[in-house]
Amino acid sequence: MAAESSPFPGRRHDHDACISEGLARAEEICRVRRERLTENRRAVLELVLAEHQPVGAYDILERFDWKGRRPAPAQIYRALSFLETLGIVHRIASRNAYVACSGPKEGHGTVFLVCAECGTVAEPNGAGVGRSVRELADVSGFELHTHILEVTGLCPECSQASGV
Amino acid sequence: MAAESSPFPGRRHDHDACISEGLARAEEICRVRRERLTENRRAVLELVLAEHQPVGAYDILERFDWKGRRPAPAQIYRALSFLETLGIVHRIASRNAYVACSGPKEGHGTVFLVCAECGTVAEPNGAGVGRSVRELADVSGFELHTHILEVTGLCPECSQASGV
DNA sequence: TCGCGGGATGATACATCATTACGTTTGATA
DNA sequence: TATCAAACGTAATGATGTATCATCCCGCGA
Repeated sequence: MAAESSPFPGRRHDHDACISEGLARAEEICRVRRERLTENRRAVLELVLAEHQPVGAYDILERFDWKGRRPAPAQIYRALSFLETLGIVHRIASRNAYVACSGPKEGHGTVFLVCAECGTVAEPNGAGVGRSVRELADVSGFELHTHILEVTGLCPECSQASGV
Repeated sequence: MAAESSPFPGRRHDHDACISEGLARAEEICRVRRERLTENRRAVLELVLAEHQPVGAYDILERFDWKGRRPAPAQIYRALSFLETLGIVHRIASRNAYVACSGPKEGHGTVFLVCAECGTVAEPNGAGVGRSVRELADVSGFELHTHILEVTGLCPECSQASGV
């Protein structure tokens, strides 16, 4: 079993640690970039970190109960796009949803494995894909800026559960 | 100049040929699959084929003037999803828009080079990327179903125009 | 400490993209 | 030609994302 190298979070990993690590990373990045991790942005980040599934902006909106008030969509989107520029949240275009970047590891790139069954998203090391993309762009005379690869299928757990 | 191997349509390629080839392909696929290329579906396909840029469903809706009547969104979306199942139209999730599949070539895969400047979309041969994706999925214990790679950057023409 | 300036917020309205529902029409085929 | 499923026409609604603008808050220099 390739459990060791799987980018998927285990069934019972230390999820509190995921959250606190994510927040710590955000704080660190903000410190370095001299940006402000405001209450609003922090709250949105926490809600995104709370899941390993992609969450929609309006899901966040519903869960967001900040001192009784209810924020407007724009507030969520503002925080999300800020967090995207920090690189700690990514948008899954095919699902109109957002996930927290799973780790600070180098070269993790923008590759998402999305489980069609449970919705869990993993970010494997995308170095190999990155090379292929650069080659492809090169051959095509294309000046590469960014790329996002969204892979759909079954995560290890759901794959086992569904037969085999 | 990698003009020969570039998947981008030249500045003055035979665009009428693009359209008629696209229609011919659709007819052929329908014949084989015993599906109907109805007037509605054909009209939508023509409008998608008319551009090498991704077009939004509502763009199509506006351009669609079918005997004076104006179709509702559902009609466009129905046709689009039918054409997607045929594999001759693809959705560019990052833009909420649709492009005609550029050709019947084998192994063209689901890789899109999207020009950030002019919006032109090319589908290069994605065999290399496909291999990388399979490897990645394998290592991650992920049961691969489909993948879509959207690459953003500058097409050869816009790249030349913008400096260098 | 005061005041200034720019970024972030709160709130309303609006724009854009996509689906559901349901009755009617059409076309293949027995 | 009778039948049935697929496709259509239409209206309504849901889901997602932006624009605008007045106000607030924080860092910073006088």
